[in-house]
Amino acid sequence: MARSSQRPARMGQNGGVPETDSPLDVTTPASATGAPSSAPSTAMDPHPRQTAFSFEVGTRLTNADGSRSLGRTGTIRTPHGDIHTPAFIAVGTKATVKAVLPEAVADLGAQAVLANAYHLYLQPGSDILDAAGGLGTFMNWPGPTFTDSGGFQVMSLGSGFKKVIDMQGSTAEGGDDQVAPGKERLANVDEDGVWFKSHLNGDRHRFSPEISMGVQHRIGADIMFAFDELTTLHNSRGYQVESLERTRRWAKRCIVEHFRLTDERDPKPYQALFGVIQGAQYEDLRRKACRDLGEMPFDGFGIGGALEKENLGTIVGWCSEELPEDKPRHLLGISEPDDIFTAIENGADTFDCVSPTRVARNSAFYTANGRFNLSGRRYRADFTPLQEDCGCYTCTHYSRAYIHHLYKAKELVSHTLISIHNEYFVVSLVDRARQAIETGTFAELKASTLGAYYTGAPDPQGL
RNA sequence: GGCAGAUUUCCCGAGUGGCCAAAGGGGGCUGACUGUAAAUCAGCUAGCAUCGCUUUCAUUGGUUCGAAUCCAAUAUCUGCCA
Repeated sequence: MARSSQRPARMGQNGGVPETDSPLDVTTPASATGAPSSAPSTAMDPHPRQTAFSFEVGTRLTNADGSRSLGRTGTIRTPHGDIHTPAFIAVGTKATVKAVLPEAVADLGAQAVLANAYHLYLQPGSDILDAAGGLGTFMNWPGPTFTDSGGFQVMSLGSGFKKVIDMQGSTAEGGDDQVAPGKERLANVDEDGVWFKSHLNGDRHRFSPEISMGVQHRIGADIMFAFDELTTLHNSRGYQVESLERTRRWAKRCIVEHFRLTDERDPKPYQALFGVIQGAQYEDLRRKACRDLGEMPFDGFGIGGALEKENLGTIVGWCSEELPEDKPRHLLGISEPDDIFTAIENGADTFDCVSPTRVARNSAFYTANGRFNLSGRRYRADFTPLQEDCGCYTCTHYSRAYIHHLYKAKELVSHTLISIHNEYFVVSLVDRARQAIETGTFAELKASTLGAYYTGAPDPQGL
């Protein structure tokens, strides 16, 4: 594959890990400290723009009053192709976008796929992905790939397990210890890393920055995320500070290990590494995290953590102001239409989210007029497509009545058809946003899209 | 024809005098889902309504302060014996 002809990865413009006052600082290895500046665009690179990672800002979004906003278009170049941003990245946690063939994922317009290091480490094992030639080859996805680090699972299997935290009963001062009675937390954090108890068979597994990087290197995605700790909104500020500092130390360890692993391999893989910004709802913490990680030689950044919908734009804006302008910003886990517009105008370049496929498996489909559940009896004899004028494979071939029938009959193809439509809906929405930035019509697109989507009215087609 | 056993709210199925409008499944209806422990989860599922009231456990008639639960007759079904 293309991989074998690539040169070693070298990230960022700063050439090394900054010194800090932390007692837990790790020493940057000589190979990393002495790393050349960002390989992709230098004259030293024999394969510029083809085999390496880079990011170019395109058109900048301007506000209604003519001032420049934080939003922009851009191009992320990876060894497996370009990603035109803003872009929605399809989530394929276990090396599959659930219920959708990779070919269909490509057909519906997705530019890249994001898998999960923790899940693939448990099953089938990252060594299998490595032996297969990497994630893309393994799953027959020729385009760019991402892997998440397993950081999200620190929260979802630990303190944030499902809905175990009773919002009413929470004092919000309990640190990371608030798990509902009778529920077992499957992840426990310490300074060095996290103990996970496998949800598959109860095995204990250790994850740390170094282990996550090792796993992600073997999986071989084009873009990896640093191993972070994701807190919840219920954690106290004191815990948020403590966690954020830990995530900063982990970020540095990820970079060191990433450089080490890259040097170790022959041929050298070319994988990019994104740092992940935490800090919950606190402006000072978010800005500090951006400054801290922004100085490290990451190729880009993820904006993660617990985000209240109302603060999403504000938080993304803080991050975009602080983070290096010339590096891509990925907003983790967002896909609702209003959130997408808000995030784009506040500087987010890429997104990923499980929502389009997860809700599809529970019969919910997106339309220009909102999201509705196809399981409703009103769709029983509705022979229109999920959405009139939709260009997706599902809508050009099948009716609501048919897919409703499949869902009620528990036929798995309903998951496939709705997932294709929902992924297309979000991917194409972000695509249109990108085009609108280029043509100066972003505000109009936002107003017309959200005006129709959030009417609060019942599905007009279905009645 | 004789003997024995059954009949519960859409379905299956608990319940054998008051705590029963009646467990638990299934089905149905509605809703939720934002870096996937998710083909998951939650609520509702006799009627009307604010506590509460009204109809309901094959049918009819009894016993009792009180019956899905006890008695009798009838109907239907299932075994076994002729």
